[in-house]
Order: sequence, then structure tokens, then C-alpha cells
Amino acid sequence: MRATGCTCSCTSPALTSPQRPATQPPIRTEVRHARQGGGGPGHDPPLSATGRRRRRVGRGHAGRRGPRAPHRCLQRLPARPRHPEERRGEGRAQGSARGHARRGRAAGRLIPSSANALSPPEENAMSRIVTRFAPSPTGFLHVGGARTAIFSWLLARSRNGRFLLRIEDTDRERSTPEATQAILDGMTWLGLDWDGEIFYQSERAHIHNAAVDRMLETGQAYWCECSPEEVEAMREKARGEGRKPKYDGRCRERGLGPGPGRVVRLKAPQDGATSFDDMVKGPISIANEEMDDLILRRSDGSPTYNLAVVVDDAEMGVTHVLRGEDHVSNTPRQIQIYRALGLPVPRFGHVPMILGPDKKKLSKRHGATSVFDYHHQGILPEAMVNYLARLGWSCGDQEIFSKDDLVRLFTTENLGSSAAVFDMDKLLWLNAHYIKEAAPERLADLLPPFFEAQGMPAPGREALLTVIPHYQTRAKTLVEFAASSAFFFVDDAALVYDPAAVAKFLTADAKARLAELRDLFAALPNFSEESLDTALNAYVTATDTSFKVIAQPLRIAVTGRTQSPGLHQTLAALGREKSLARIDRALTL
RNA sequence: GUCCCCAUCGUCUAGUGGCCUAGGACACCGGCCUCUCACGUCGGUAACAGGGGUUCAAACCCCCUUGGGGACGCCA
Repeated sequence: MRATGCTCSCTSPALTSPQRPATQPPIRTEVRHARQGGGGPGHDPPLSATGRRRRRVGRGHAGRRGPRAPHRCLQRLPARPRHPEERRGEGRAQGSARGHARRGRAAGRLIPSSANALSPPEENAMSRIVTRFAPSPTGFLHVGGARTAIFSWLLARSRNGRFLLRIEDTDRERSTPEATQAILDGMTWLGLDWDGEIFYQSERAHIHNAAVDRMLETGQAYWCECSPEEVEAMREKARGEGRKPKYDGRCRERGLGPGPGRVVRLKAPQDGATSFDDMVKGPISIANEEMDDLILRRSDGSPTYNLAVVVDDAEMGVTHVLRGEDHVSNTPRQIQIYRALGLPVPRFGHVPMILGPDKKKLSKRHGATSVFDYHHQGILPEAMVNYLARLGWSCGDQEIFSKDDLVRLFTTENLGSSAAVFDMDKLLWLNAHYIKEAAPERLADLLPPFFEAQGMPAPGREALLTVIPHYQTRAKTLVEFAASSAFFFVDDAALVYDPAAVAKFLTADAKARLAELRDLFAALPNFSEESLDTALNAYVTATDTSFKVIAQPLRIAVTGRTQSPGLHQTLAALGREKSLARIDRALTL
């Protein structure tokens, strides 16, 4: 298998539609092919080639992390009060891409050309940073893509910047509208909102091609008539000689024009090196002789990926590109294209991969890879975001981060540079934490589909609300939540008794006590937790027994199982009628 | 094969030359709490891949080795 897809380190095997429980997310985002139209290719005023030179070079890791006193991530704290106010509005489109086409486009074109010219965008206090997430719609949003989306979103939101979305749907074979929808739904579920219109790469071929034409005109690109077979032969030869397999550039100076079967190649620099200061990995440099003259336009006239990405990012005004590690080797090539086009080079950051427990790249073999798999497993979105953000990023010893915390604290400085293993246990722990913290009303909104998924009608909201607090400390997922609290809501006659528990605890002696308790409960003036608690304790003292002796039999009688919330709570939540009915039934077992 | 990247407890990580007999969290083990299960709480086991340098001092800087990963498409 190979990496497919997104600009985000995904391995996005077109996942087959999972048999999803009835947890259809209530969040739907319209996929609409916004007409991007117009707008020439990157015809922005050419910027001085020197504009992009970094000042900070090769100082190793120390170089990108200045010496500072307190926890670095906490330094963002003072910034807090400013942010919420400043970044609001401006056509941030949550949900369907409607209506802000003009505004979005204008901003996209203007910002970079003025802001990027002289210093790296990061250092320029006046510049608005622009990040993007650019998935290719060949499957669901998987956790790797979700994480780079989260980081890109955080980078923008934490710096009062814009976060854009571009769908890289130029692979007609594998791109589907369903996948696009699934990705948007995934983003929405996670609460990652984007600014302005969604960009669809497939609608922008004319812009890409215009850029190629421009390079042809300026001599930065040339026509090549070598066939794929010939090129493969060159590569084979080079490989045999222990060199980097590459096209040998034989058409470079031939001055060929257009013609059938011909491609356009970049006339890349042949000596020197191309380097960049990666936001997560530090300085990276690759000798230009390692790279060949990559194809910009295929023989069928269509633009290639590396060209399209560069042109789109430049056109959209992207200043900071955060993407998967599998793109580091594309980066120098893309930088060469930026230079050939005279465009400002954005900052790049490559986030490491997510591994499975066996330390191999996370894949379906390891279980769930789509964020919706986790949704359906009853993971709360805030737990997912917290977990994913913490996977490869840290802030001192802090583990729990609300989205606001993240926005306030995030910086690329604290992004880790090595691959990380996806740890379900820790996700579960976080999820349990957020379930405890959640408002019961919210859980009541979320839970119904999880009951339905296990084949029972969703309980009434009121009944649900009385039971929910008892399970917030007991469930790690909503699936577990529904499963372990289901006995509350089933018909008394349909309650399933655990045979082993019945055999062990519902002895004749126990039944005798149950009968007494039944009468006691029937006579109780009210059936509240307090009065039950008092009555139970009084019974224990009066009959000179211990709570332990009556607890399990009673519990099994009303729940069918050995585990439940506290007895008085369980009985009260069940109500007198059901409690008595169940005890009666237990007496017959 | 070539190039690039990565390397602290089982896992996520803190660490940016002395605050390190390496800190936190998950998981695991044990105690407490207790009507069960949880929650909570207290405690414990557990790591700087190896070797050379540099330095008064190295988990941290440099080099090498080893191991892992990625890339080398008219895919994205």
C-alpha cells in the first residue's frame, strides 16, 4: 500500500462504508462546488527573489527555540485577552460554503503579496497568517489528517489568522463527493471551522496552466518529449549505478515547442542546495542535484500535483503550511517552483506520522482510523481534539486542554518531531474525563443514538436525565454508557438476569430478605434516595445483619447484574413501581 | 541503492549544558475509601539506543554506529 492522498500524511484507503450505528451526526455541511472562477494565475507582482531568504539559518534545534525562562507554551498567556475579540467575523464559514466568494478571494490574493515580501511571515507582526488544510477526498477524515487539520487550525486561530480549506480532488478516479462530505462532516464534528469559501482544486486547472505558461515564457520550464519508458530506463540505469534515479534532462536545452505526447518540465537549478527552516524539524537542506526536472504539465495537458499545490497555496495567500511528514521531500521541489514563479515561499512544517501499537504506520489493521469510527464508538469530540493535539504536541505537564486552552497555548515550537503511537487507553481516559465534565443535558442529546444502536428504543429524555449523573463516573464511552445503563430502561418483564449472578446471590435466604425489603419499600412514604438510604440502613440495624448481605441480592433483583450505581440511587432512579415489579420477578427465579 | 528525517519509562511526553539520585500523564501493581462497579485518593515498578568526542560539567552540543521511518510517479 502506499500513501495516498492528502496533503496531510494520510493513508487514506478509500474506507468502505462502515456499518454505522444510528449515530448519524446531526452536523451536515453542504458540499457545494463554489465557483472560484476568475482570478488569473499567480500573476501577483513578482516579488524580489531575495525577499524570501531566511535570516535564521542552520543553528540546529537550539536555533529555532530561543532560550526563555518559563514554560514556553505558557508565554502565550498574556495574549489571551486580545484574541477572542480580534478574530471574529470575516466570513468564517461554519458549515455550508455559501456566499463569501468575493471576499475570500480578494483577501487571499492581497495578503501574501504585501505581507510576505521581506521577512518570514512569522516575524512580521503586521501580517495575518494564513494556513490551510488540503485533504484529497478519497475516504473519510482519518486521525492523521484530523491531527494536521487541528494543528493548522490552531496555528491560524492562535495567531489571529485565517484557516482555509482546499479539496484536492484532481484525482478523478478516486475522488468522490461522498468523501468530500465525510471530510467536511468530520471537520465539523471536531469543531474545526474554516474561513471563506472552500476551494476545489479541480476547478482551478486553468490557473495552474497559466502558471505553467508563464514559466515557459520566462524560460523556467521547457517542453520534453521523452516517453515514460525512456525516463524509466534512465532511472533504472541510475539506480544500477547507485545514483539517485532521475530524469537526465536531455530535453532541457533543446528548445522544443508543444507537441503531442510532450510534457512540460521545470528547469530546476542543477547545483547548490534548496533549504528551508521547517517549523517542526528545524533546518533541512537538500542538494539540488538530488532532484530532477519534475513534470509540471502532463502530456494530456493537465497540471501535476506539485505545481497545483504551489499555485493554489500562493493564490490562496497561504503563509504557513503544516502537513504530513511524507511531504518533506516534496518541499524543496515546491520551493523551486515558488522561486521560478517569483512567489513568496511560505513557512513549512512537517508533522510526524501516527503509528499503530506495533509502531507501524497507523492503518485499518489497527482498528479505527476514521474520526467517525471514534464518533461511533462514543468518543466525545473534545476528547478527540484534546487527545490528537496532545499527540505530538505538549505544553509542560498539562494534559487536559479545552479548545480555548489550545488556541491560547498552541505554538509550533512545542510540536514534537518524532512519530507517535496512537494510544487508545489514553484517549479513553480523556473521554472518561470529558464525560464526567459534560452537562447531563448535553449527554442526553448525544446518547439516544447509542441506545438505538444496541437495538432498543431511545429512553425518554426525562428518564435519561435521572440516570445520566450516575454513569458519568462509570463510563469511558457513550457506547459503554448506553450498554451499562440500559437495564434502567428495559421493560421489567424483559430484564435479563445474569444466570451466574442469580445462582450465586439469589439464595433462599436472600429471597426471604428480599421479600421483607419489598414490603418495606412498598410502605415507604417516599422513594427518594435519602429515604431509601435511611430505610435500608434501618433495616440492616433492625435485623442485625450487614449491608453486604443484602446489597448484591437486591442489586441483582432490580438490575439483573452485579454492577450498578449505588443501591439507593439505583432504586430511586428506577422508581417504586419498577423496583417492586423487578423484586417480585426476582422472587420467582 | 540514493537522499532526507527521527531516537527519554510499555505508551504520550517534560527537559533547550549545572536546578536531573531525569518530572508529569496513560497503562500496570499495591494501600485507602466502599453495598457492587466505578470515581476519588495515597504509594510503587518503569526510560536518556550504543560508542567516541567538546566541556570543570552532557539526556541536552558535535561525530560515528545501530535501529526505525519517509521519499525517490505523466498519484495526491
